[in-house]
Amino acid sequence: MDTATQHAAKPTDWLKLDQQLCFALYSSSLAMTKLYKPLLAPLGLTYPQYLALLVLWERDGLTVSELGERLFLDSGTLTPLLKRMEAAGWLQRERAADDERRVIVSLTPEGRALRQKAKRIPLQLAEATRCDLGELASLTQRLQQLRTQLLSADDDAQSPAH
Amino acid sequence: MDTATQHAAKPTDWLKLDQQLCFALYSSSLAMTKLYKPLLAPLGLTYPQYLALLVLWERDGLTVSELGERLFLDSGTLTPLLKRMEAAGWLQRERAADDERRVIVSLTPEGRALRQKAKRIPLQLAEATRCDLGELASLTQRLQQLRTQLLSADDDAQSPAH
DNA sequence: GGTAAATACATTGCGCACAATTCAATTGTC
DNA sequence: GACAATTGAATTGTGCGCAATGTATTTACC
Repeated sequence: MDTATQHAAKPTDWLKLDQQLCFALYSSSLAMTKLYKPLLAPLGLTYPQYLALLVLWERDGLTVSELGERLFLDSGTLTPLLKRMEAAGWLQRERAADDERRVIVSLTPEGRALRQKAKRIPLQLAEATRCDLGELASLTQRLQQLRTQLLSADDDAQSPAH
Repeated sequence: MDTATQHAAKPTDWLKLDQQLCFALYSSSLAMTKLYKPLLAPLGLTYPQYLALLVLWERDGLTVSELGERLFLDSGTLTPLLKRMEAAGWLQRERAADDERRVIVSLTPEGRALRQKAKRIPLQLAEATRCDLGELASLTQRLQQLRTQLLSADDDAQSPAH
């Protein structure tokens, strides 16, 4: 009996915690964040702030919405987060001249310099997990695919086009 | 060039957001929670509250620590969550007679009855994602394995036995 | 059996996440 | 060019997650 049949065949057990993908995802994500914490603390960064920097290091001068699309977060989360990062001196928030509704987020030299200190983090983390790098890469792809399916299912729930 | 080599061979790109397992995990987990929300709202449950019930439906009368070990959450998270669930009438919190430090969490009849209303949720969700059930099951196992590795890496970080 | 250490939970404070609402700026329509 | 609709951020309120600390109870050790 393969893994699929083993799990799919028992509708009575579908409320078991350890069979839930959602819980495996949820608890792994929290465990991951916990592992990042001691690596980010010396830089004075929280984990979501680190994610925001990953985006800005790739491309600077984004609006709050563009940053939100990249991170799948909304302004209710990003606005206070970005204000804290601005207070820390890593970035600047200013209204766009051509459209004053938009807020442009740009890195300060300090924020850009932080990239060097952060450069080793992904490798440190990969080493800490003691996982095969190829394994990690393929799991990443699978999760990206799952995320796409979850988000499109959520869109369907918002506007059910039956 | 296989997936492993493709991702492992470029140390310069290791800070790219879309290569990060951590971000794939983080954003998928948030997307999953968002998908659960409309299914749990009719029951008056949040997602972490639903997880607590999954545990209690399997085995009632656990202490706060036992619940925490199962969910990988600590008392700082669980105490207020359980108080809200007690206020909602789904469970009861009482000090153990034999050891007054412990708090026993037991379901009320209402809390137990909620199981019937929740029974269809896992299937509803699996259908919404439009994923193969076997695929979901194997991804679950892989994430459980990752979680184990992340947690043990975190233990090592706490008490590095070099 | 008195005291120090350990244990179990509660509390406090901070930073997310996100729904819902508000507000200002812009666009579309006539 | 007035004005309704839309867009982009900010704000408000609630519920986590967790580190750090506090407090009561129990256990260990002499």
